[in-house]
Amino acid sequence: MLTTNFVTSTVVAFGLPGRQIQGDGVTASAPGPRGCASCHLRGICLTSEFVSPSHAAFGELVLAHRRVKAGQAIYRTGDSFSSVYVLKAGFVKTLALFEDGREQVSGFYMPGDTFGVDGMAFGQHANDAIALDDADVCAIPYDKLEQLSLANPAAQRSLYRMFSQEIVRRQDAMVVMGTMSATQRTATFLLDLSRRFSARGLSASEFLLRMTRDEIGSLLGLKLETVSRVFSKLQSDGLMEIEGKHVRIVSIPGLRSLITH
Amino acid sequence: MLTTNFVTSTVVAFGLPGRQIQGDGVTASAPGPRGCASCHLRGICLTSEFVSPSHAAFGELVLAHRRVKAGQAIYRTGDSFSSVYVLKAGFVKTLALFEDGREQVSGFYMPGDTFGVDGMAFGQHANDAIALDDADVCAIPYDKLEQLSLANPAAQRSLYRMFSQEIVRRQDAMVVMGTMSATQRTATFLLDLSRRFSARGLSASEFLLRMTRDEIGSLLGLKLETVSRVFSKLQSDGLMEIEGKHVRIVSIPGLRSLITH
DNA sequence: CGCCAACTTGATGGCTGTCAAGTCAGGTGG
DNA sequence: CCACCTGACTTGACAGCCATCAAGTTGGCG
Repeated sequence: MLTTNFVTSTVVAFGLPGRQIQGDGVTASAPGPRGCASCHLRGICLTSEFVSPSHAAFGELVLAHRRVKAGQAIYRTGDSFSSVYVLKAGFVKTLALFEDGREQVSGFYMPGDTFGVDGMAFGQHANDAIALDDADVCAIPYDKLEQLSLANPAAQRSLYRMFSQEIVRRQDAMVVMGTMSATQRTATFLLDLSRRFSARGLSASEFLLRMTRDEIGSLLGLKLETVSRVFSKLQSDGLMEIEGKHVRIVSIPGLRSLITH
Repeated sequence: MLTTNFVTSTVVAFGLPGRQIQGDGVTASAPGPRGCASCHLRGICLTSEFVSPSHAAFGELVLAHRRVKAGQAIYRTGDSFSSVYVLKAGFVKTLALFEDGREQVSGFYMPGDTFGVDGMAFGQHANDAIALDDADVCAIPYDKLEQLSLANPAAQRSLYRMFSQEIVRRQDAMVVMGTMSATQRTATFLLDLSRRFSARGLSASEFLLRMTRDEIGSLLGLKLETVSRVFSKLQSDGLMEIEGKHVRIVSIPGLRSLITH
């Protein structure tokens, strides 16, 4: 989280769909023409790296869009691995499961993020992926990916980057949980969200949390009450304002100094 | 750690070199002929997957063996990435570093293990790799690897497995730190070591720790005093015997039940 | 022999988990 | 339209686990 800086060179603005008003569970993104050429995520999505600049390959990668309602799974632990997913709209959490029933949030993903690469290991997923919002995901079939990367060293390197991002993401989480206090973990989490929103052309200081206190706590190795208390404390210290899911960071440097100290 | 089970199908026994009696810092492994064909790790090492069964490629992958003295670095964070390493003898720890000076052990590696793949992400390593023992490592140049995997889909899949192992390893560490007590973390650590020794044809119940209490604590998000106390407690409970670095697990099921409970 | 790193063990305090009560918003059904 | 219910959240009281500080032991090495 502190050491990573992905995709900051290709900042693209995109609309952030709100939680759907009960209904058919379909997100607000226009269906549009098939393929990636017209996608508003072009430049952020990994397919940009795979096909650019040979436009021939555009739209051939993504065979299936899937609309997923809030709470539904895109895949579950043990499901056979067939695709990598790019989030087009909505938010997703991944859950790590242990045999004894233990579970923990292992990541939150926002539009433009890739998830599901954990499954390449043994042909089956090592996580659950659950939609937090009604979400829209692009499935990139593994065999297509393999095929492309066999023919194209640059594509292969992009694939490696996806892997390494996941390695670094989890490694950072290790350090956060292993060495930081509750306040520091929470500040790190907020700054990570801030950076990622900012990289997408959205406000770095004001945003909506799409996940519950419980889910945040799970990611950080804290209980939901502790997360709530830290939020309250940060507010009374004048570093942020929080009301339900709505966050406004008053002082990013202030949060940073909490961590470094 | 609980969900992973690597290389258990290809168990190969090999000698475990002890800490060298002060000297030139060269491990006891016989120099032998160049190449992988005569290596005692054949079957465990990832090169087995890359070349088998076409023996032609044997020995072409590994260009450099490096002997590393205890405490020395094989690579450091930020070093440009050029190779993946297979540990031939000795033990290695990897360290995750944050900009603010924070550091944490992110893994321990034993003979046959691969490390260094984190560097593929951005062309530079995201860890320090430090030898705990005098160690002997095989460097596998990245361009060779890339070349091989472009020509050979099976090799490419092996490469993906290496990545995913690192993802899963860190994810498991997250869950351990996020949900387990000090006793449970320590028991998990011991069982993980036990399983890995066992997969190499060594005793699952009796082995030497190559790392300090401080290093174990760092991996688990605990202080060294806590690790020491847990060891003492497990001993007084009759689950293990420990004297310095020497460990004898009396009851593997007993340790397991501590975690599940 | 002496030094130092690694380790053990004790005493104490603080952070965070646990338990509990209460508020609030949203959704459902009468 | 309102009552009710449920899930999410906040806040308080308290306890327990683990970090911290400290002192002493051991073993390896110069």
